[in-house]
Amino acid sequence: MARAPGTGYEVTARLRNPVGYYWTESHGGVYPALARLVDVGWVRVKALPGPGPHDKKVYTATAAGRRALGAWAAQPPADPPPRDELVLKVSSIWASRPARAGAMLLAEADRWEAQRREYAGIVARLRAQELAPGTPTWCALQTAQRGRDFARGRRDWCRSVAAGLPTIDPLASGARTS
Amino acid sequence: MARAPGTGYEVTARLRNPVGYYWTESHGGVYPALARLVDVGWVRVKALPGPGPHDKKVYTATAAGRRALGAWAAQPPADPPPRDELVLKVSSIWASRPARAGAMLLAEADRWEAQRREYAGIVARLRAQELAPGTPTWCALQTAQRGRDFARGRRDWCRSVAAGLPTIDPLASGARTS
DNA sequence: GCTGACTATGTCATCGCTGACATAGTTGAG
DNA sequence: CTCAACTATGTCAGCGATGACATAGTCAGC
Repeated sequence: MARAPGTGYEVTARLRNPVGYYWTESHGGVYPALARLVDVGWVRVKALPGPGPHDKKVYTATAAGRRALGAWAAQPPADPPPRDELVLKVSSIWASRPARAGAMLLAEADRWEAQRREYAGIVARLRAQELAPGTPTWCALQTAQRGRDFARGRRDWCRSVAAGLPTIDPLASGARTS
Repeated sequence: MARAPGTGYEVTARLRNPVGYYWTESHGGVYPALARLVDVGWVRVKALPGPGPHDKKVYTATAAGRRALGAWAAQPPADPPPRDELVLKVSSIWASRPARAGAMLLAEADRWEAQRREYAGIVARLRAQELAPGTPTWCALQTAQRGRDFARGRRDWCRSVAAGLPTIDPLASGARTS
């Protein structure tokens, strides 16, 4: 809302499209969260007659809200539990049939290549705009660049692990090593 | 347990040390999970008298358990909601004072540099072992390499964003651009 | 004229995770 | 001798997230 006012629905959509790659928020969680923000005075709300049984509500960040956002963003993140399922799976693929594991990894590599291309497109589009440092769109460029590099790294890693997988199953052939 | 039998406590410790960088499991969740694994027949349990009011229980993977692990590892991951707090923060640092944001980012860069060094050490140690592809330790090498590359990318990204931050606050100076 | 997609707000049961609490023997350092 | 740290297993309240359910107007395409 600090970037632009919007309804809960519209904010949810924004949270899906560019933000969705590094943060998720379920539909059900948005409306209570919005109510809390109004309670603490970080956003203002204006109700308009809307479709459905409820009013349409446009939320706008207050000055205090923008200050709070800035303070939060400059605070170091609480070191997060990453929980990367793919890495966990790779740490256990010694128990899998190499052919199946390799196929999975190459499919993942393709997924990440597609993701990389999408990010690269966003980066190209934003870079064409001659952005001043420190503007919201410049920030979006930074995150898109990180997304692109992350996807590239992941793609390469998937391919490299797949390429290193044994052609003959070491478990089946009885050559059990540490 | 498929790698080596162990007690719940010992498995939790293993989950902290090399695995903790890409997966977490709280102490409270381990014991119910273990009981479920016994229920479905993927691990066997042997009770021994131990310290404290409960028996010490050594868990061992069954053949069915190893098969299930292999099948799970070769299955593509359910595309995960990544939830990267640092990236989310960077997408909002336009609302922060650049000096504060820059300090935070450089501190994060140092954290990731430390992490990178730790991973690099693990990689070096494992690489010295002449690992056969497809063994459990080879898998550990693959995940450590990914961890190292991820940490390096993150370190560089933090530094690059910090370097690009404006020296004069664009919000305070009134030059509000898209 | 009908159907499906989109806009729009909300509730709620359920589920899994987290962190604290509870208990108790062993071992090593000061 | 004492205290802290480690081994070891378990329970449980609370919290937040998820996904389904509920409702209803508009608009484009067939």
